[in-house]
Amino acid sequence: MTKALLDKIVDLAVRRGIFFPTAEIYHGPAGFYDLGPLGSLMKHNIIQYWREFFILRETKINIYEIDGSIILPYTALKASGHVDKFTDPKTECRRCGRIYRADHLIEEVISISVEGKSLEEIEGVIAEHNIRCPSCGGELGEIKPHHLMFKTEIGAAGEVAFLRPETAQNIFLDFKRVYYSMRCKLPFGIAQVGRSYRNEISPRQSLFRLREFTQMEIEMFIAPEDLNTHPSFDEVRDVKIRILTREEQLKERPEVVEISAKDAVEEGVVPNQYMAYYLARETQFYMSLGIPFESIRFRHLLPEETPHYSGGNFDLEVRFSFGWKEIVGNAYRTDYDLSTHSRFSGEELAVQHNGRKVTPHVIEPSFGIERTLYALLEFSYSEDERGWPVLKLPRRVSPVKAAVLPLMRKDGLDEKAYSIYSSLRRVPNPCYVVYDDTGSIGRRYARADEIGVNLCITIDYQTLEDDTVTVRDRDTKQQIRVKASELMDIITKDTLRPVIG
RNA sequence: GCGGCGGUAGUCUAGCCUGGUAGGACGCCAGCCUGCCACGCUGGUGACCCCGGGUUCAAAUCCCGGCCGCCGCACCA
Repeated sequence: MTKALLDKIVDLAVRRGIFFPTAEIYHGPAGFYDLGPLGSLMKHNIIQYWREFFILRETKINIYEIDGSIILPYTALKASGHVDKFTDPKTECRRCGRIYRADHLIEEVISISVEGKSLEEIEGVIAEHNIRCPSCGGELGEIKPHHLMFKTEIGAAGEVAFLRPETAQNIFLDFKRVYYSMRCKLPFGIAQVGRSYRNEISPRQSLFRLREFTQMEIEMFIAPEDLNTHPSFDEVRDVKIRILTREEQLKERPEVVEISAKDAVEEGVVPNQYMAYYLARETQFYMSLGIPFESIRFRHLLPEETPHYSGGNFDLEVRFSFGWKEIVGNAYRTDYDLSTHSRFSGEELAVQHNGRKVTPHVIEPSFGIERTLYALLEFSYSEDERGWPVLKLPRRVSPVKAAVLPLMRKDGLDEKAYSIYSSLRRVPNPCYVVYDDTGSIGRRYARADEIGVNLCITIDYQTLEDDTVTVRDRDTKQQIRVKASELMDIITKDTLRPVIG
């Protein structure tokens, strides 16, 4: 049996500087990863491509990007519901020390839901029904909160604050400022790329369950009566999306429904055009990054998986080697966030629309960057006929666009190659090009393939005569001979080349 | 957090049972060689054997605790 794909990718990632555990030399805690030089380049490329795809390309609706504070005060997260919602009641057996989720235990034993009840009330239920440790029968201790948010303190007074559990909250908190400063009109969007924090009980699967991660989010603000009139919907109406409906999930063998964006709205499979628009755009986005259509699906979360105010959540799941996993969450948050923040803060967060006050409804696509990055690695990992790894990354997001290689390190080939390399770096808006003259040419091609270098530019004896070079394509291994002066243009065109298939 | 398994140079690994402080391969670096897909030669680099404690004259090896990883359970906006 060959090594699992995840192991191969983690091995490659650590060895070649894509990602590795944080504070590794001190055996750091689980759930934290640093991106290395190549991972960092990939992340930047993914973010920039996402901006172009979801923000800049959107000309009929303005989307404004902000960059908010990671530390948020207690009051803001109390209002948003996170202080209560992001806390699990836990209890420890006084005899054997096992720890249980108190709410789950109660539901399991006496089939009563204690959702929304306070810790004292939950304790009362346990005492009243004499619920004991299911493992040893011992008495259960007092109910304590387990915070899924990282708690911290501000200043000398020690004001309680938290690291934000989602980037979305800054957007709601800044809503009024953005609205007035940018003279917004509904519909419009506010986007943010940044770190979020969740103190997971047990992080797993490398980049998948992190305690610190990066989100790319958009909150689209829409008048409720306009939810079915997205101005660009015609552009995606025929785009096919794959949906795992609630009904299908309850079946023995669930089947994905393949449906056009337009039909999905008309048949009520998704709640509105705005949601359908994003499901379609996300399908296009990930397909353009090399994820096959059949390996993408949107799972309509079951009612018990979503908050009470949700108008429908659709997770974009990708078929990984270890199963279907969420990499994007799409939530119809109704007007819940703006309404509750308005109520708690006393600020008016309704806006003028068609001559009256409206509290906008919100459609939120929320992308996980680390998960996206891992997905790209998994879907681009391949091995050639000799068993050597080749990362067939989408040209657009691969970390290194070209490597300049002298065929031999003698006879002036190296000087010539170095000067070509320099000229490619010293241009306006340069891309990432590297130089390598160590080892045989074959070894250097292999090293480049392993990290997904799009093109290898080789300087040989003919270059010294007529200033032409060979350009080798990573995926086909085909070489063409071109003029050195055309290289920049060739690299740029190659970088923007769409994924085939 | 619970249970099972594991942790030896950057990577893979021998040694562990049957204590005597580590050997290989690949990589990496330097030089030679090399006229297009991990060539070859020479030299070199690199491991307080995951951490802490215990047993012992002596611990990579045996025992205990911890950390991290994998699998299962539980958890997972």
